Amino acid sequence: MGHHCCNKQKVKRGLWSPEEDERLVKYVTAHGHSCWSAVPKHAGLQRCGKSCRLRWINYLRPDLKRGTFSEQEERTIIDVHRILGNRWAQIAKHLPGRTDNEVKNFWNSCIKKKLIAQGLDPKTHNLLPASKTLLHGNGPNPSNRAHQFHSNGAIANDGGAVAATTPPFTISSPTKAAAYDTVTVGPPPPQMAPAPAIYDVRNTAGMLMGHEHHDQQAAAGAEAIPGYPYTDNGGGVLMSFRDQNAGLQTSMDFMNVSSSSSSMDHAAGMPNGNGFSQAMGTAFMDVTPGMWSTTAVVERGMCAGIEVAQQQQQPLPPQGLVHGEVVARPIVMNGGAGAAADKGMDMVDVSSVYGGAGATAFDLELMESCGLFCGSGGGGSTGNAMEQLQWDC
DNA sequence: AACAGGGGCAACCGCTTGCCG
DNA sequence: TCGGCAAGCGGTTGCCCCTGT
Repeated sequence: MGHHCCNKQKVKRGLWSPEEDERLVKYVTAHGHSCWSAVPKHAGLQRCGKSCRLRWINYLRPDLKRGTFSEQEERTIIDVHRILGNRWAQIAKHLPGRTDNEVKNFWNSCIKKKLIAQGLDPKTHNLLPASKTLLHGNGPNPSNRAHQFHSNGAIANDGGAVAATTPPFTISSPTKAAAYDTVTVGPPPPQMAPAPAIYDVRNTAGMLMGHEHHDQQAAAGAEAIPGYPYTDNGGGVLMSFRDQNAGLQTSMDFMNVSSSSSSMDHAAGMPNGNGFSQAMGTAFMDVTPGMWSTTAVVERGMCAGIEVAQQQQQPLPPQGLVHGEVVARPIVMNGGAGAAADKGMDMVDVSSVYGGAGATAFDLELMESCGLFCGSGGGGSTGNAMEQLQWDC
């Protein structure tokens, strides 16, 4: 069955011959492709317009990069896929010269198998159940909240011990690696939240994160942890994002997966996708006073590469760090400005951590591509929560 | 040398989205 | 608002080539 657009025509199918390629390239180079349906006719090809378009986009475009994927490209694919899921076109935008088809094929033929071989679910990037059992020696356990993938590839379990396992893969982009100092530290202090994971909120537009204090007792009955004012199992953790450039503010309730925003557009500009949505749905803030170390427990749909470690105002004693934490280089702390300060919010200027707009093209593009909270299934039940988030705005 | 099986990749299919009249 | 058309996109198919027997 041919394309509906070319049912009436007798069109050739299958592999393209060099002659056909040449005709198409000549025509498109000379005349462009304002209307693909007209291209085969004018180029003298017995193909349908759709086929011509595909051939041009995937193989004949002059700006295409052919050949095997580099290690960095592979990392980028994994990182972005973790957040966006199977949105190949979006992923391909982060890889100049690569097409969605190429990325998709590479994923299916190579990366997917690697992840599975390493005990990771290629859909969610979580550890597969069998691997969790191996790591923890017991079945599903609520306390086993975080399987942490650190930038060095090590896995830390709840106890905070960084497993001395072979890194399943490198989860951080080179640019990220350059932005962090990795610190290996001892066991977390008692007041630390269980299973702190690390996430990364990067917004090259100059996002401000505000951690609003919610001191409600956990609905689940968990007691408030001393020195742990941001943990709120019941009421959720509200996280505010302010775009310094746009002057807009968005807040998110990590536990309840709701949000409010002064701007619909800005709310829609939040990072989205499976990784973020699922991770945020269970994010667990830990901003220990005086330490300024923010961690998050990320459970299902964990964004292994979404690491955020904030710095502290004072040089951080190693024992004050969350175990295995990746520590960002010093950034400017805004002790709470305007209404945020009035509300007792600790404002953290994240922007400088990442060097502002010049941080990495990847992150900027990623944030753009994450324009809507519209996770595409990705295997997570909380994907729609972010869709709901849009409606909540 | 011949054959089978598997992997990788190019191309196709069909659904969705966006635009325009 | 609706319908038609074209483009975009992700999933799937099928061919080709490589490798092992």
